[in-house]
Amino acid sequence: MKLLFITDKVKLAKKLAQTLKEHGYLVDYTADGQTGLEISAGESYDLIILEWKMSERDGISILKEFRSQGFDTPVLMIGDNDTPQERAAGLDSGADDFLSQPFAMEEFLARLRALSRRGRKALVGNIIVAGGLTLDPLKCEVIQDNQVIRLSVKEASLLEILMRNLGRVITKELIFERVWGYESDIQFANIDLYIHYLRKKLNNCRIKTVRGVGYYLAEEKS
Amino acid sequence: MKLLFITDKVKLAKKLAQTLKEHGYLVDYTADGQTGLEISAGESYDLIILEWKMSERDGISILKEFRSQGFDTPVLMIGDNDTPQERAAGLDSGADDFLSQPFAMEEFLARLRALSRRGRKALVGNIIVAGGLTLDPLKCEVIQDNQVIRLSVKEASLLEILMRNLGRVITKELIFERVWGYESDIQFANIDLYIHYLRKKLNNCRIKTVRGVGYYLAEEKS
DNA sequence: AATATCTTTGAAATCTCTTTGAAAATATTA
DNA sequence: TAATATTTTCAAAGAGATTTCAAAGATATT
Repeated sequence: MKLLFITDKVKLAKKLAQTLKEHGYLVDYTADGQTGLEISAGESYDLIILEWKMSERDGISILKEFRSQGFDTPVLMIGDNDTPQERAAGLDSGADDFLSQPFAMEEFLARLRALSRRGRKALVGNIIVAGGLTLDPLKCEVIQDNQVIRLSVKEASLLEILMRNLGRVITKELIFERVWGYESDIQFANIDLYIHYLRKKLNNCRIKTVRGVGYYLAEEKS
Repeated sequence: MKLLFITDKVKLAKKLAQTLKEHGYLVDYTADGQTGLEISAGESYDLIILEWKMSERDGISILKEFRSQGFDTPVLMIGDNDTPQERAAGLDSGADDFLSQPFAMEEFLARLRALSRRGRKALVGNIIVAGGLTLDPLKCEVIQDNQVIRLSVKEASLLEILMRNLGRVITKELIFERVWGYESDIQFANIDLYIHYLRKKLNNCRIKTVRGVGYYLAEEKS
């Protein structure tokens, strides 16, 4: 269970992150809302914990932007000295739950569990649009020029990584880890092979090679 | 937005039901947990509001039974003088949110909105219309091209999931959980078998398979 | 030119889905 | 209650797609 924690209250952050890790969560942490937004857009988290009041940029505006971009990761908002009206505003800006400080760790963890239960269902139908392609990673289908192209699971998961990191180079190590899993004892060369498959299936494909490093999906030129 | 309200606190019930109706909800109400369970199994609600402590049978045991039967309607649990530990227990028994009395109406409504955002379902009464089919899950009957086709319980419940998620892939894990139940020790391959049965019974059936992932019912192409 | 890396091709191995048949469990009817 | 259907389940063979390896050709880098 991968989790992103966005708050500028360092003390709170440390304490919670520690507890979360003890309970088996993989926790990424950032104090800056803007960065948090970018991180969450790039990688994919099962859950996001978001501070309601932050100095730089507050949680609500971050959340609104996040939701407007079509992301539906469950968000637990954390408040402090908040009024019912503020809680309502937080929820209406797209949070799935709102917990006020101080709270018992037990309740906090239970609320996370409740959110992730639902997140499992919401996992369907999250579509990625990038580089002139529209990918449904679950359906294993890309749409290019209104043409539906069917992919295999491996092909889809490889393309997903490239699309989620449009314009950025992904090392082969990372691709391997994400598509096959780091424990797999499969030939490394299969990565190149699958890149080949994708290029073959997609018309004038913009997957570029960076020799000795990895691959990336080039942005559309205007 | 159809809503079931289960509580034995008559005064609270009247007040909340009134407000909910004013905000455009269709509210059904029962004071008896057992009845509530039966109602919610028969009809299909967008949301359920459940009292945590009730004289006859408490919310937690009702909720557990409800969830164990595979129902995933979002549930908001309402408590009174509850501890964080009790709230955690409520959430862990399958509630999606927990709100303690006294609460501001504003927050209550916002939490309902947050919950209903998640589980958007398009169904009219009991009957589901999708992908050129009309299913009555209770009768175990589908209508296709004005032809009535009889199904078995398992067939109907499988088709129901596919229809409720028209165009979206459902993983085999999810199908298994919903049709046979989490704890069943039946061969996984039976899913494929039942897909086969459905395809056989339905003419030019649009159930698509996504190798290694699951199945989906494709939308009608215009 | 030599080397390393990537691309392409072909074919083997593996996995997953489909289909069929029949046994067990359950419900229905006589 | 016995006999008969229906439904559910398992098992196993067949088909088909995917994944994998291996090896040869192409291309960049030193």
